[in-house]
Amino acid sequence: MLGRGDAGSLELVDLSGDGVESGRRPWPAADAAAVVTARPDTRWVWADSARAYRSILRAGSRVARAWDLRLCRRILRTAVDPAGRGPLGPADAWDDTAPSIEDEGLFVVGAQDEPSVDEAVAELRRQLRTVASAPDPTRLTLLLHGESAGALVAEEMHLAGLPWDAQVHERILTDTLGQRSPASGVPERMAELADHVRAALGDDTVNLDSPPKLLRALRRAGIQVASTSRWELADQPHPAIEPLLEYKRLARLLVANGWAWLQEWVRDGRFRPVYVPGGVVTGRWASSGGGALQIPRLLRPAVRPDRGWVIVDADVAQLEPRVLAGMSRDLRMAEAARGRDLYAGIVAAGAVSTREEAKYAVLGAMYGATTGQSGRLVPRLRRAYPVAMRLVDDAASAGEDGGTVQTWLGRAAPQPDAEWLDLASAAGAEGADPLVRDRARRAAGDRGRFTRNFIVQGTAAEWALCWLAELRARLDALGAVGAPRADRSGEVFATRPHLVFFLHDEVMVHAPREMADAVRAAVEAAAEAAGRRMFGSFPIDFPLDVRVIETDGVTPHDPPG
DNA sequence: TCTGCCGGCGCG
DNA sequence: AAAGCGCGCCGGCAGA
Repeated sequence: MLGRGDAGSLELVDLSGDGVESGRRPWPAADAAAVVTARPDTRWVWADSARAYRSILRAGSRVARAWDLRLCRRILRTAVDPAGRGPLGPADAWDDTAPSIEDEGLFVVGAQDEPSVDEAVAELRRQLRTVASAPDPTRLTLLLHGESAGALVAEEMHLAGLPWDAQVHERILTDTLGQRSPASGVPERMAELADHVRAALGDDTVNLDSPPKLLRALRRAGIQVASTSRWELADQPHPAIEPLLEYKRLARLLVANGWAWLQEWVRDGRFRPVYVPGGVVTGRWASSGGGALQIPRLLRPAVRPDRGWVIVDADVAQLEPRVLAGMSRDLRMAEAARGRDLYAGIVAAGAVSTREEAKYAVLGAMYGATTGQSGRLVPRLRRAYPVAMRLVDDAASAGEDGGTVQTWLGRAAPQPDAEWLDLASAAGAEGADPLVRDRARRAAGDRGRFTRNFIVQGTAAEWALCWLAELRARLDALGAVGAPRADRSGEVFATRPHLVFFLHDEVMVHAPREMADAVRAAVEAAAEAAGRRMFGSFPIDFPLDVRVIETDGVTPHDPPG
C-alpha cells in the first residue's frame, strides 16, 4: 500500500519553515530533494500535492508514487457510505482545510516504525481502514492511486508548462480579427462587422456585447427571437444575422484568448495553467485561470515544441462509449468498438443506418436525450445494445428516485440536496399542486440525466487517470537523453520526455526528437495497460489518434492497422 | 464601487 | 442537425 511497509511503519517528515524534520530528527532543507530521491519506491503521503509536491519539484526532485490525503478523503467519504457517515464523516476532526496539516506541508514516507505523532498519520489510517471496508478494495485503491498520480502530473505540468509560440498566436489573432485600431484597440474586422450589423438593424449605437440591448434591437428590426444565442439566431433570415454571428465568433476569440490572454498567461514560451485534479464532481479535472481546458481549436497551431524537440499529441477515439461497453460488459458493443471507429461499428451491426445517426444515438444514450433526432434514435440503440443501455438506464432511474450511483472504480455521485428531497416529497403528497408535481418531475429528470451521465463520464475520467499514471511511469523509464535545454521549465524536465497537457481524453508529451517513436510507443502501451487495469481481460480496446508536432509543422502518423 | 448572478460560448 | 451531461471565463447588469 505504501510502497514499503504499511501504515504502522511510517516516518513523518515536516517541511514547515526552513527546516525539514523526519520524525523528531531535523533534516536540512537543502537535503529534502535528496531524501526523496533516495527513496524511489516509496509512496509518499501528504495532505495536499499542490503544496508538498510543488516544493519538492522546485527543489529539483520528483517522486514516483503518492497518496494525496485531501483528494483521497474526498473520494472515500462517500465511496463506502454515500451519506458520508462513518469514520471519515464530516464530524471528523480532519478535513480539507485542517490548517495543522496543510500549513505545515507534512508528508509521510514509508520507513521503519516511527510513532504516528501526527494527524496525517491518523488520517491515513482512517483512510486505509475505509478502503478495507469497501466492497471492492482493489478497485477503490486503483482509483485512489490514480487520483494521487494525477495530482503529481498536474503539478509537473504546471511547472513544465505547455510550449506555446506567442508569435503564432499573434499571427492567428491578426489574421482572424485584423489589426487593432491604435485609438480604440478594437480589431479592424470586428469594427467592420459591427458596422454591418448596426446598419442592417437600423440602429447605429446598439452595443452588440450586451445581450439585453442586442435582443431589443433585434426585435425592433422584426427578428422574432427569445434570446441572442447562436443556435437560435442561425435560423433567422435577416441580413444582420450573418455578420452578427461572425462578430460573436470574433468577439469570443478576442475576449477569451486575445492579446490580453497572451500577455497574462504566456511567459518564456510556456502556458502554465493551474490544473485542479478531481475538480469536477464526476472526477474529471478542472482548471483555474487561463481557461486551460477551453483553448479553442483555432489556436492549437500555437502549441509548438522547442527546437530539437517534438510534441506527441494523442487522444482516445470515443472514450465514453468504450468505457460504457467495458463497465457494462456488453460484448456486442465491445465488438462494434473494435478497430478505430465505434460509430462505424454500430452502423455495420445494423443498429442505425449512418455514422451520424450512430453518433447522435450514442450521445443521446449517455446524456439522456428524450426529444429531437437524438432522442428518437436512442430506442434503436437500446434494442441493439440492451446490456449497455440497461446500465445507463438503471443509473438514470436510480437518480430520478433520489438514489445515488457509483463509477466503475467506486467514486460516488453526490446525493440529492435538501431542496430536491423537499420538492420530491411535496409532489408525492396527496393532492399536491400540479405545478409542484411538474417541477418535481423536471427535477427528477434532471437528476436522472445527471446520474446517467455520471457513471460514464466518471468512469472515463478513471480510465484517463490510469492512462496518465501508466504513461508517466513509462516516460520515466525512458530516462533522459541529449543535452539540457536552455529554458526555464526546471531542471527536472530539462533532458527527459514529460507530460505537458491533459484534457479529459487527450495528452501531450514534450520530448527530444530522437525519442519521438519511443514516446509514441509509451503512449500506446499506457492506453493498453489502462484498459487492462480497468476492465481486465474484457475485450474492449482504446485506439488512439496520435500526431507528432515538429518545430516546423505537424507530421501525422499513419493510423495503426 | 463592489459583489454576485446570468447569458453566452469555448472545451470534452 | 439539435438542445441531452460536465466544466471556466467573460462582460453586462442589478442590487447592495
